[in-house]
Amino acid sequence: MNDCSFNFPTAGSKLHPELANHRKEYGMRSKAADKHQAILDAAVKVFARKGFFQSRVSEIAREAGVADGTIYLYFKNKDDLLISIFAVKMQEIICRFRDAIALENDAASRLRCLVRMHLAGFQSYPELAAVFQVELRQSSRFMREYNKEELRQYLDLIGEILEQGRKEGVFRQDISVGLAKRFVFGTLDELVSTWVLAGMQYDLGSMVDPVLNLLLHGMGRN
Amino acid sequence: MNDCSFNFPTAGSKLHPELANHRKEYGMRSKAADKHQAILDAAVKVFARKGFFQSRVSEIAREAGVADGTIYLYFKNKDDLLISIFAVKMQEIICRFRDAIALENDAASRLRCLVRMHLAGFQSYPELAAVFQVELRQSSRFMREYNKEELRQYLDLIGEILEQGRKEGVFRQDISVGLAKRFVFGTLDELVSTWVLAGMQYDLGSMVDPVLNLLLHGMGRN
Amino acid sequence: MNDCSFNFPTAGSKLHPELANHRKEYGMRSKAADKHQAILDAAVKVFARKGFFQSRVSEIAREAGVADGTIYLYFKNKDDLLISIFAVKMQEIICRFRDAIALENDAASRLRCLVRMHLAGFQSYPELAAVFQVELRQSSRFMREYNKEELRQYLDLIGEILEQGRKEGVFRQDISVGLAKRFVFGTLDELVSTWVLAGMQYDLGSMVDPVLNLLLHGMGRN
Amino acid sequence: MNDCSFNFPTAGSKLHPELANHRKEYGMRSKAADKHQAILDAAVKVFARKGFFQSRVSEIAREAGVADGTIYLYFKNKDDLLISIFAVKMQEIICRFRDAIALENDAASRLRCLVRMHLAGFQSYPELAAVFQVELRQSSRFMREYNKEELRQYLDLIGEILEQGRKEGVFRQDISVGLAKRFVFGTLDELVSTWVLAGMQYDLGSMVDPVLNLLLHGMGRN
DNA sequence: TATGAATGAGCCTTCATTCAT
DNA sequence: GATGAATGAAGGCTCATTCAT
Repeated sequence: MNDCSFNFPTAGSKLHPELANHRKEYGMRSKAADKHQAILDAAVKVFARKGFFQSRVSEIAREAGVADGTIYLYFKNKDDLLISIFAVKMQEIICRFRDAIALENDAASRLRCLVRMHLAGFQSYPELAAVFQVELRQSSRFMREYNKEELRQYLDLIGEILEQGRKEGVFRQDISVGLAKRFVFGTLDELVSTWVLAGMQYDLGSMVDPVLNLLLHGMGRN
Repeated sequence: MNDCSFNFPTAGSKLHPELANHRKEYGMRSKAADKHQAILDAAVKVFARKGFFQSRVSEIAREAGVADGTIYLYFKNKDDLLISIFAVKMQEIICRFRDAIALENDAASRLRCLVRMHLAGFQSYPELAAVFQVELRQSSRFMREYNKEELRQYLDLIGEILEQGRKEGVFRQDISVGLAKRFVFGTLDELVSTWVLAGMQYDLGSMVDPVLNLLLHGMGRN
Repeated sequence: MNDCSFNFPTAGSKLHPELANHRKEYGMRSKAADKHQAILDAAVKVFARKGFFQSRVSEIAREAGVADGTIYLYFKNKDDLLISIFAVKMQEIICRFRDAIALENDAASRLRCLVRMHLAGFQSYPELAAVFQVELRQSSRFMREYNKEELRQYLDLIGEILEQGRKEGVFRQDISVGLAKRFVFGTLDELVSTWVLAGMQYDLGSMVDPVLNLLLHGMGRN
Repeated sequence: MNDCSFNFPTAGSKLHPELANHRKEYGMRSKAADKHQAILDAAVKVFARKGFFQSRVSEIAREAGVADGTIYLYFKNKDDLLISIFAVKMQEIICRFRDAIALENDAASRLRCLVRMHLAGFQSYPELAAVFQVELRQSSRFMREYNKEELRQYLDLIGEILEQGRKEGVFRQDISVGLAKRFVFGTLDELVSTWVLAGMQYDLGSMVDPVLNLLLHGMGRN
């Protein structure tokens, strides 16, 4: 378990192998995929810096080193850019998390792994945190029209761990996995939101153990 | 101490007597003050509904039942409208809080009163909460140019309670009131922010006692 | 022939008795006439200072010490204000000039009197000069719709002097009064325009004799 | 010396070869330069027709055959459009004048050339005359903020001729070139202004010889 | 595929004019 | 008559999006 695996994929990082199908979906060669990635990363930076509504498409283009029009070859419009940040980054996150979790065996270790990666990931990529926790929630398009498939997948990932824990007998049998996975996610999400709103001034990583204690205590067999 | 006093002044509410000087400050008779108020309340609604950048001045005007141009008789521009929401509502809040707190005697009761009013107030006026916790923080004008005098006054109000508590011997003598008042405000502010970001789905009021416990435990003589 | 008679009626000056019919025409008592006058004088000042299009009706009202709406009790609109400056001031000018000219006997003296008053008048009321020579010529309404009855009257006044001069034998018999009066006016008008455009930096009065020489030489019997 | 060289560059005219650096300065290829030129020429027309304040940016756009927004790709704002007319047209004028003057040898011929081109140029492009002599002087932005570098260059061009004349012994040695060049320009400028204000009804060209007489007489060795 | 010049819909703001008091 | 708060039409300007090259 290396440090790298704790970070979210950022500007320079190569695409995870499992994301090959994502490329196929968009019919991209690696060069095109690079540009797709560059625009997305530029958008994260600019959105985080200025906020969605005060970000200019032309500024994102400049940041990405492409022409304004090029952005519209990869994304439908400015809204789509924001929503794609969520979709793509979440897919990458889910892949990385799945891989990392697969290296652990028991449910408790896997939960610890997920919590650690969630908090460390946002801490190491604060611009993405700002976009996820602030900008996306202000986007009426995102909140109303987008079905957040990736969020469901992430919740499922958590659910799988909880299910395993119940089977292992580590977690209480009477727990509702459907509710509990939302509880786990909600806790992590709130932690990151609070950290963002507080100006990202403290260390999120130090909260891993307390949060795990809380979660395991709440769901555990006592 | 009635429930009403726990709520923030909203659209329908009459101006507090102590706010007479506010009217004088702006040189308004009651009719102009009514319109000033109506526009401000309309702006709170629309900003909360759409967000600042997607709110149209004309929509605020329609909501307030005035012509577009009328808004500019009372506010310098759209930015000023947002900043004025903070300034005016905070002044009203501070007045109400001071009055309510004056009815209590000891510092602990007063702190309880303030905490209760802070949480209940935002809960009863969720649109104001959205503007205070989300829109204002995105306004670069607000963050950079406005000195937030009213915030200082609110912090002072908290400071006075803490000072009293130290004199009463309820709070530790070695506490820094300057820091502690920020700690108290920061805690309340974070609670409300988290509640807003979470979609205002749970009851803020239920957090009064836990928060007080936390605060009193942290500052108390043990 | 006193100096005062060389000046155009300005802010403080009382209305000429012959303007009584002007008052009647507008059905005004002296108080209303005063206000009418005050607004007109204020408009001259503001138009001269800022130019017509950059002058605000509210600024004219402030300068005149009346409410914005009051202006519309005396003038149809902003355009009418500009045109009325011309009409009213010209009427006053014509009256004063007629009176002064009546004190002279021969045509040459009368022409000298008119030239002197024309140049001295604008020099002593530079704001009116700016409005007459610059603002009015930019007003499409004035240039297209207004028939400039007062200009005709002024030309007639000049024509009468020239006619007399021809009868006296001082001016050539073969002169066309219709053309010559335009020539006289055109010369004076150009002098004042040039003076205004040059920033009113030199003395218009010093041009009385050269101009008279030119005019008399051109029209005289040699 | 053909007639064409006496005219100012107007809508249809090709850019002078020496203006290639102007294109470079703005980093424009010929197509962009064409559009820049088209907008400028349209602005001259519309400003001359309606006056600056009554001209609509959308009307200039229509006249130029471009969209409203296109204007803002080439000019900062409406004010900049007016000031650019002066800057660009003056640069072109200075180039043309320098070329034409270079074909003459002695100072007197060169001064005659300049006077002739100045008067003939404005006569052949009356819309530019209206903008130069009327609209620009009303623009507070132009009068206050713009340093009129091109005017200095034009004055310098005149100064060079006068200097040469002094060396040739045609002009008096005791003449101050610094003042005399202003005198020459002022005379020409006043002539054109008067002509514009008078409705451009007479022939400016006929004034070349009288003006030259005046200038040469005033500055000459007698 | 990539470009970036061109587009034009839309919004904030101003200010001449009106009208209830 | 006098007021000045209110009106709302109109215009300068921005910027997401398109499309000819």
